[in-house]
Amino acid sequence: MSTVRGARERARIEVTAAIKDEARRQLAADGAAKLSLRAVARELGMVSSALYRYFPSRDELLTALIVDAYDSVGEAAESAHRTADPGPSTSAAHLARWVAVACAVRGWALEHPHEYALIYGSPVPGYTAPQATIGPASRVGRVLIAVVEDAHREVGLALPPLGEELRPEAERLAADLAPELPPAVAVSIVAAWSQLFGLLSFEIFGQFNRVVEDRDIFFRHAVEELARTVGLLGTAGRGQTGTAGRARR
Amino acid sequence: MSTVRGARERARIEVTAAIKDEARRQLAADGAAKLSLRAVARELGMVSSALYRYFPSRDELLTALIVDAYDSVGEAAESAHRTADPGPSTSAAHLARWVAVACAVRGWALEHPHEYALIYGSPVPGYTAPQATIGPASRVGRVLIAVVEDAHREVGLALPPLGEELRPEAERLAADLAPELPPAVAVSIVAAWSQLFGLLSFEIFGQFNRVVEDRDIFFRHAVEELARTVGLLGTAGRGQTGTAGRARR
DNA sequence: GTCTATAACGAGATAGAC
DNA sequence: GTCTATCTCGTTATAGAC
Repeated sequence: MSTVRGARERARIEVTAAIKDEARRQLAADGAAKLSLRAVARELGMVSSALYRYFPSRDELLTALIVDAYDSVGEAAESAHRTADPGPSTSAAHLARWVAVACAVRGWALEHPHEYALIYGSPVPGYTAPQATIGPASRVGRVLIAVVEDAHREVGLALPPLGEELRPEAERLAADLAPELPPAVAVSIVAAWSQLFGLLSFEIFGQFNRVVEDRDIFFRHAVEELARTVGLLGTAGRGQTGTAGRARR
Repeated sequence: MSTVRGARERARIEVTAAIKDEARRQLAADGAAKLSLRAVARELGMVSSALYRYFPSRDELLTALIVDAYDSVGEAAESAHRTADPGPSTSAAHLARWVAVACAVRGWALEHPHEYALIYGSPVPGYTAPQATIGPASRVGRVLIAVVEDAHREVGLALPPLGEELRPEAERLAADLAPELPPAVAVSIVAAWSQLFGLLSFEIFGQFNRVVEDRDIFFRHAVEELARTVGLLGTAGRGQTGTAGRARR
C-alpha cells in the first residue's frame, strides 16, 4: 500500500516537473505575462482542466516558477560559498570568496536569462508575489552576508562611513539581517547586493551592448570593488589607490 | 497653404501624442508584452487600421515609447546637472552634483515606474531594439560622465585601482566614452552607472520591500558611496574611514 | 481518493468578408 | 470602416476511469 502511494506520488512529482519545464519553455519564448495554462496543457497533451490538479491557478504556477528560480540562484550562490577554497583565513581569501559567489550568481544568470528576468526584471502585470517568495528571494543576500560575517570574525573589516541621519535605518537593517555586523556594514551589504544585480541586469538585458566588451573581466573587477565598499580588505589594506591623490594629465 | 499644412501637421502631432499617451496607459495596466495596436485604437475610438498611418507596426510604437522614456529620464538627469548649484568648484560641490543627478533619475523612476520597467526591466519578448534607441539610451550615462569630467578638470580625482588584465578594456571604454578621463575612471563610471540602476530596479521592482525602510536616505547614502568609487572625493579626501583598520566586537 | 476528459462560461483577441 | 465568425484565455462543473 505504501508502494502504491509511493508510485502515485512519484507520478505526481513527475507530472508537476513536466508542467513546470514546459512553462519555463514558454517563459523563454513569450515572457511571463503571456504564460498560459492552456498552452502548457496543450503542449503536454493534456487538457487544461487537468492542470488544476497540480496548480490551483495560473498565478500559483507562476509562483512556483519564481520560487524555483530564487532557489536555483540561491543554491548556486550557496554552493559557491561552500566549495570556495577554504584555505587560510586571510583578507584575500575572503575577498576571493565574495568574488566566487558573485561569479556563481552571474554564471547562473547567463545560463538562465529568462528565469533571471522573471525574478529580477519587470514585475508581471496583475501578479503580486505572495509571502512564499520572500524566503527564497533572500538566499543570495544571506550568502553575501555570511561571507562578510566570516571576514568580520576572522580578519576584521574596514568600517564604511555612516552618516548620522542613516543610523536608525542602519541599526534596523543590522538587527534584521546581520546582528553580528556593525550597522554601517549592514547598509553597505544591502547596497552592494542591489548593485551586484545592477551589473547583472545591465549585462543580461543588453544595456552593455556596444559598451562593455570584455564582460568577464569587467564584472570581476566591478565585484572586487564592490567588496571593498562592504569593508572586505583585499590583499594589502589598500584604502585609496597606491598612488592616490590628485590625477591630472 | 502653409497654414493648412501647419494645421495638418499640428493635428498629426496631436493624434500621435494621444496614441502614445493611451499606449503608455496600457503599458502601465498590462505590461509591454501585451501592448496591442487594436486595444489602443479601440480606446481612442479609432479603428485599428487608422493607427497604421501613425505607426507602421506595433514594434515601431514600442520603439517610440522606449525612445520617449529614455529621453524623459535623460532630460531629468541633464536638467538636474544644469541647475545644480554652480557654486565654488570644490570636491564637495562636484559630489553634490553627482548626488543631484542620481536623485533626479530616481525621482523620474518613482514617478514613471512602468516606463522605467520598459527601458530598464526585462526585454520585451520578440522585440529587438533598433539603432534609434541607442542614442537616447546613453543620455543618463553621459551626464554622469560629464559630472566626473568636470571634477577631474577642476579639482582632480582619486584614481581607482586598475588591474593589468582590465587595461585593454579600460582604454577602449575611455576612448569611446570619455577621452578626457583616465581609463580606470571610465571603467568605474560604467560600473557605477549600472549599479545606480541596480539600486533603482531593486526599489522600483519591490526587492527592497520588507528590507529597506527609509529609502530616500538609503539611496542618498548609496550614491554618495558610488561617487567615491569613481574617484569623486567628497569634502575631506577620506580614502578609508576616519577610524579605519580593523573593527571587531 | 486521485486523476483525466468533456463541456461550458464570459471575456477578449484576430482575420476576413463586406 | 464595420461586422461577424472563429480563435484564444482562465476557470468551473460534472462525469467517469483507475
